[in-house]
Amino acid sequence: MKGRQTTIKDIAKKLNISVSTVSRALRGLPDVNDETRRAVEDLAKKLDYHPNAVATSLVKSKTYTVGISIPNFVIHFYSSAIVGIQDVLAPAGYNIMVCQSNESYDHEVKNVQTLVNSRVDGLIVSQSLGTQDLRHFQSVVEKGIPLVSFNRTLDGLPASKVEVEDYEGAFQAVEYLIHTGCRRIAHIAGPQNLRISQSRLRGYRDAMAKHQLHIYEGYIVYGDFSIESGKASMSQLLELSPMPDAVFVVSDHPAFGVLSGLKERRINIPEEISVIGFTDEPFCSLIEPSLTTVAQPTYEVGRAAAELFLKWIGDKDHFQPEMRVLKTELKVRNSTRRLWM
Amino acid sequence: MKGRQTTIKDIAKKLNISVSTVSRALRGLPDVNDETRRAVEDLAKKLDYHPNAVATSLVKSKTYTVGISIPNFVIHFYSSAIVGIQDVLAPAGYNIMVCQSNESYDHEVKNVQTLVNSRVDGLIVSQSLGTQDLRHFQSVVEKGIPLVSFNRTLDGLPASKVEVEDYEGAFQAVEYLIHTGCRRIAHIAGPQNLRISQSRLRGYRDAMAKHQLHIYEGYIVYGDFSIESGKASMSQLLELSPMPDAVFVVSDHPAFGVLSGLKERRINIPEEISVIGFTDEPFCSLIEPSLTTVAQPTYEVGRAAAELFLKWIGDKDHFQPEMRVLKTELKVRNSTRRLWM
DNA sequence: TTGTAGGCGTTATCAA
DNA sequence: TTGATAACGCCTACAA
Repeated sequence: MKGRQTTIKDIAKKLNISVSTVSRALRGLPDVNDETRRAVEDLAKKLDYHPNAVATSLVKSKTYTVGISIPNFVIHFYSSAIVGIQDVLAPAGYNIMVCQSNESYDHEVKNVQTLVNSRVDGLIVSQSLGTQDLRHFQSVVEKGIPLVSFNRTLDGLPASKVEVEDYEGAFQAVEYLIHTGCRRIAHIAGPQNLRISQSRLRGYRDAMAKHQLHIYEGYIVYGDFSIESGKASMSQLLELSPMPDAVFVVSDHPAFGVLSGLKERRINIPEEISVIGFTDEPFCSLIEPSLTTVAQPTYEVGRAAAELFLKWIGDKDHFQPEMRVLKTELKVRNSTRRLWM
Repeated sequence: MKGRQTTIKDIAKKLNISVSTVSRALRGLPDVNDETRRAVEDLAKKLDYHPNAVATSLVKSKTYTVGISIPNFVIHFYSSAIVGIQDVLAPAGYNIMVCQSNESYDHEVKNVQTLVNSRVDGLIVSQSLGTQDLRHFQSVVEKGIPLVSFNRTLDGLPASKVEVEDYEGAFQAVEYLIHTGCRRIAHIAGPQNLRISQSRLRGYRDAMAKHQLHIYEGYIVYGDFSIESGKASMSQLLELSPMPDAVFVVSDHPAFGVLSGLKERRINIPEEISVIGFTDEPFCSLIEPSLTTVAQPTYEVGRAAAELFLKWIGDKDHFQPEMRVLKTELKVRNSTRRLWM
């Protein structure tokens, strides 16, 4: 039994009634004779009829699917966010179409384009590292398609946004380092085209300033979100004199690179250098030493993004893009010293 | 500019030509006057026209999307497989629609149903733990929809399958334990409705038999793929006397549970007990002690699954379901003793 | 309560 | 080289 699936036409023909009657019966509309309805339902079940969503989408101009574009599936932050998204969207009847940009601008543009061509009802995205030009997102908005960005948020676009308290989290982390006695605190920063990187850098700066700590030349190093980058940045920092006694890293993966760089050189953590990351990837509590980090509620970020989409789609004509900011939490582990009691 | 996107009708009207001409021009078909074509293309660009994939799908009965149902996004094995799938499918023009079953049979059935209703061109799946009844997959096949399963493979169905050398990998792992001097080797097995669990158990049994090692009563414990389950199984094993001197665990997550259970009781790894897992999740090399494991080529598994789909769809009438078996590799780390030299 | 007709945005088959 | 016209599977007036 290959090929065509059964349609309302098939049912109509066999029952010698019109397709509209079948359609009505199947959708539980009133004004259908009970007998007819039963007959239709029975036959539908027997023929394993299921409405063709493609056809319905076409007439309703609504696909009940939302497109997702993220940099990377295998990073826990993103996969966890997707779970959050799906947990909110599925009960509302939406499917998700997922694309990975692999941190490439070109891929991202292509992804967004195919998703739009598929007439998704909305887009939930976290931009790639390579993205500077936001016109492809701009055009999504202009087409009237609800657009929600999370984590790496679309600056200056009328899109809804889900962020976490990057500034506050960073501030708190650095202040914690100071409270534990660190003074020469360095920062391995992220790409500055992303607001998250900027905010975390500002948090670092302000915390240092608040405690009248000077930021030595070269104590701020710029990298990306990879392990290797973290390792390289740490090497750079280790050439400085005096050596920093703490590093606040923009994200967990580079922080992991920092740890492994330090371990290779047999520098004691946290006695000689404290390290703090950002996000709380699962590996943070598994590695040795376990990594102190600013935890983000990744699953909740996904949920919030999906909720903002639903809110938007629920009132397409009046909805104003909205921003949701979730809390972070400092998780103290063994890569930092304990507080003085 | 909200609402409707531009259609070929809009273009046709503005240019005072018929939609069929526009359609032909846009698709680069021959038999179109150069001037007309240029005019159409220019206007299309100007109006930011992009074909409505929903409409095309309807007339072509082809959506160029394949549905994916997996137990869990956040397990690296699956997200990595998805990346492999997407890397093969995207260049071929296919999108993916992803669903997570969360190890629930009901979810899985629903997922498969919506995917089929969306008229996906094929399905790539890894069944949930709770799935015993395979009728929902059976019906997919009967509808003539290409179905390929990976990892947790659909036994007895005419679906393509991607597996790894579960038996051989397990055999090799256990034999390695024996070579390092272990004799009282236990096995924490997986759910026996899954072939992977069965194969790995057989591998264990046969390796023991080959070396004339007796399998003590109670040395085989059954669990699932969770950390907690691994920990619980280990507790069970530790009550036995004599205590095993090695454990081969069906998967990395429970193996991780085993390690943490052992560490809590201050049992030395690998001196007192060796541990081997299966899959090589990224955390294996990060934890302390690092986990010896049978590595699976997760990304390649995804690629292979996607390739099998393409092969099937490429010759829908004659294709016979096919099975691909990928190699595993024992990664020796610090949770096992070294080989005698 | 049911049927007819038109449309959703394309493609495909004829004629012209 | 172009234009009608009829699909694709379903929904929605409107008419019967």
